[in-house]
Amino acid sequence: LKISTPRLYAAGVRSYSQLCALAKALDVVGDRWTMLVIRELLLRGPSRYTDVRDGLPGIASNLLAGRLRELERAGLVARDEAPPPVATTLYRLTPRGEELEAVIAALVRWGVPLVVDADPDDAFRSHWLTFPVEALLTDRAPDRPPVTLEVRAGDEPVVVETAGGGARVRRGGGGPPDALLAGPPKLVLGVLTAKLALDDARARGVTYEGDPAVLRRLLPA
Amino acid sequence: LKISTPRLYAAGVRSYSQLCALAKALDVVGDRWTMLVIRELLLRGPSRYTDVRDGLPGIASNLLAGRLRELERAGLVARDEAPPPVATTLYRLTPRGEELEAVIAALVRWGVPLVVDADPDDAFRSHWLTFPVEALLTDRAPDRPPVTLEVRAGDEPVVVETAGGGARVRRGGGGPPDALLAGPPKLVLGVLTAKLALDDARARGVTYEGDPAVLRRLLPA
DNA sequence: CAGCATCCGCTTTGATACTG
DNA sequence: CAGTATCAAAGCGGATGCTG
Repeated sequence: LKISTPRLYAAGVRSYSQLCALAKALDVVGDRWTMLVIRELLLRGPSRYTDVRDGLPGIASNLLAGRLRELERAGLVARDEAPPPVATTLYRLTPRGEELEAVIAALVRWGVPLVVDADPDDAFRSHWLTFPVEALLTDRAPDRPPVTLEVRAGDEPVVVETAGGGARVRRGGGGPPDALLAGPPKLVLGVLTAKLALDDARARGVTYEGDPAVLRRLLPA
Repeated sequence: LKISTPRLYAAGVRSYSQLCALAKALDVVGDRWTMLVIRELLLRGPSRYTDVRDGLPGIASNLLAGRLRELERAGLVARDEAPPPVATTLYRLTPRGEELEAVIAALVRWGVPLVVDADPDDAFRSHWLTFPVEALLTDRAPDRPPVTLEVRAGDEPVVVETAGGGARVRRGGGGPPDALLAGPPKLVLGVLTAKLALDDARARGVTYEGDPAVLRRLLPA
């Protein structure tokens, strides 16, 4: 006779039950969709439920609600109730949740080669460009005046701008940019991650207009 | 009428179908147990099936076999058939698989605070000490002769030694060490990650013998 | 014994419908 | 808008059985 101890947890919490920092981390953020929920909150800042959901095409609504609840219990997410005029709930990362940015950065760097042969009709949101751009692009002429590159791919235009020796991504296209990159998301991503030469991308439907030096300045040699 | 496209994959491959480097990375290494399989192969080097399984207490054998197959298909793991004298299969990481070390290091750093309040009878293998020790410990006197600290916790003794300004972990305890740290895994881990003061650990069952300067040299201020 | 494959009960996920 | 409810399908955990 062997007494089995399936280790009962408070509610739906499945653990590796290993005394290892990696296993403990994965106990908290290793479930399906969890890391992508963190991604959205990192990229968007405090967000309403519906906006988070829009950034996670494919997630089931009940699952998102569940994940947000678990992340709140784990201390990675907090919910702020806005006062009556707005009357909505905002989800945001706690400092402990924001510390996952280093983990996501490492995963993004590792994952960049995989986007090249992705299915072309995968879902895409243009703010997803932020991580690869800020991780991979550097300003090769940081002493010259800053430049802006408008990127049109996916749901809304974004602007890549040189800043502090690197690159930043922000929403919308207010003023006229120094250059414009537009086309199918997968190809635009290929260009910005230097996995696809601009000429090849052009031949497959990407357009680049404006100062040619802008892209050269941002991409690695 | 809406044509649903549940995106058919070759076999059991579930994808987020998002054009995002993070999502693509998680498509490959985001499944349950996958990252821990990588951990074992990183820590042990080329290993037999049974040894990998021993480093993954709690995994179902069929699941391990499945994960190894998927990782092989994804190009992260290779299997070497040893010639007749040994007549066994060795699993090892490919270079692409080894690149996940940066991801694991980031997850370990994030997860270290979680081991402090872990269940004391979680499973433990002493080689799991490697990641936290090498990520967190530094040699505060790199110009002095190297020192060794034997750690006895879990299944087999390991030796922490100063090397190149940091610390390394290796198996077994050949020569006599400069100091010896022994006790319940959770408390020993607490001491080595500087989350638990040595005096507190001693009061709870940890023993430390030998040169007191060894531990002080390794732990951050 | 190493290296899996099969079977089965349970849990998690996915898709969609519904409600305050 | 912000979720909950429902239910089928897939995945997981545990045990056991098979093969060289």
